[in-house]
Amino acid sequence: MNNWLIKSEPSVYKWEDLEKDGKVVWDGVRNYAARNHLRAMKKGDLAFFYHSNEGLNIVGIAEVFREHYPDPTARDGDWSAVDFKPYKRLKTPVTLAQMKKDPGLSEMVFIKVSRLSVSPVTEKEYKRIISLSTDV
DNA sequence: GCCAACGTTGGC
DNA sequence: GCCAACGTTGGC
Repeated sequence: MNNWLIKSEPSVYKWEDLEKDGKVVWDGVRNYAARNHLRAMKKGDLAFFYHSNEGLNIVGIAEVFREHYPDPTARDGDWSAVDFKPYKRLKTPVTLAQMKKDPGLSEMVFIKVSRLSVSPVTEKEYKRIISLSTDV
């Protein structure tokens, strides 16, 4: 199983919306690197759900329950969508500031390439973030 | 195929 | 609101 991090602006779609809806279609990604990460996701993979612009923290973990398929919102081009459902809310959100100053997370793709909307998370980074959230 | 110009994202 | 980082576009 692989781990991931997906970003969303709370004003557009936030973690609470996912909890309420029970699932979400992750479409509209128009970046090749992010798209390739979506395509690498397998059912059951877990993805940190990060709030950008507001919050600036990871608030929960989403689970892939439908692997990639053609993005229904794509008018042209070769794009993909993935469906997520809520897996678990973090007891304590993990902030960007915490992650930035953590030596164990300095190599994280999310930290190094902050604009990427979908990025891979290593097993070590995953565990470290879980421990920061005190939600073991 | 290079690279300058431009647009977008997102933290600060 | 500013700006750094990055992707995309288009002229040559």
